[in-house]
Amino acid sequence: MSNLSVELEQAFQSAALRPTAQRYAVLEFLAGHPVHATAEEIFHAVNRSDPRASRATVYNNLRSLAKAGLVRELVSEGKAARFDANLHPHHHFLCENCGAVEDIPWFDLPSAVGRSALGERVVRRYEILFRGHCDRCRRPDGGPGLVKPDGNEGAVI
Amino acid sequence: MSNLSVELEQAFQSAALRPTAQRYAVLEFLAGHPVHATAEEIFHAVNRSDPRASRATVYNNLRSLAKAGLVRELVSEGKAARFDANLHPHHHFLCENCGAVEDIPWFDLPSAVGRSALGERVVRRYEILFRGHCDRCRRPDGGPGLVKPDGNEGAVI
DNA sequence: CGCTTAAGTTAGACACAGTCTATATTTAGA
DNA sequence: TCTAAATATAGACTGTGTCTAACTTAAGCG
Repeated sequence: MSNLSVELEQAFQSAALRPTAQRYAVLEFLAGHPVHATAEEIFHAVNRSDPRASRATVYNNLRSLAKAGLVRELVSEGKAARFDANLHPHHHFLCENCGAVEDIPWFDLPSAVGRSALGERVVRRYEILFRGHCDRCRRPDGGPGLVKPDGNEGAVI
Repeated sequence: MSNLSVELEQAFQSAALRPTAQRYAVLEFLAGHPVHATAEEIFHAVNRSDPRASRATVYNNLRSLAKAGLVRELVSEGKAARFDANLHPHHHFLCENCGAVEDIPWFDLPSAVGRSALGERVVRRYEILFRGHCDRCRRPDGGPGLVKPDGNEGAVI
């Protein structure tokens, strides 16, 4: 049995989720594809090989896996929800020009920051979404011009 | 002419957007309702009073207003997109128990933080999404117990 | 083992959010 | 006033996600 299988089964165990073939296939796909897959892509990927899963099952499993913290639903504005295996926490960057969603390595918010703004709330997790222009869109023609869409280039951080 | 009208017209002016009746109605509604309205709610609100607007127009205007920075599309995971008038920037808090979305007063990320993680990207804006339990859900029965869903209470920030 | 029961799976109908198209109207500016 | 470009419109259409009711499987127990 491969390392991955062991790892996944342990993850199920500790999350108290039954390791069904369909659920396993969903998690395995996400663990092996470090991209931000849509539910639809996952649905097709799973149904290409064996344990088949209906659309409802894929959604059910994504939800139960997300609840258990094994998978994360991406925060974004696109129409189709995207998911990734929640192995390493990270922030996200959304390119306003080409729409790409990129991972930003995790860094902590200094704990003093935001304390008072949050009041009595209990914060379990957080994530920062940056927007701007990715590496490829930074200078549209390789030229020295400014970024296209609305003209005002300038880092805010 | 009211203060608000003047303010809105100036906003259009500076954004180089034509102040059409429909566009005005959309922005006026958002400015007057500091909640996170869905496109559908805005559509209905606008069509209750005069300048009527078709569904497509509401969506078009929300997009053009968002592009101009007068309106902001909320980052979240629900199915229907939500918008607010972008008067004061703020972060968001999502209650994992009751689903409420709350505004968190704006605070800047210290500029040193994240610099290296972002590489060459040009960051225009950013927003932090916190998740956890809101004030009301913090102690389910008013009792001293822990938060329900998965048991492990504890602030991370 | 062989039951029992609760959790999970299924196909496909359904509901809803958002987009598109082709045409008509309005605005800004000359 | 006239023209070109921007914007508005109705409603059909697409894609994403949910629901239902019947069926299957996993886990615990005697």
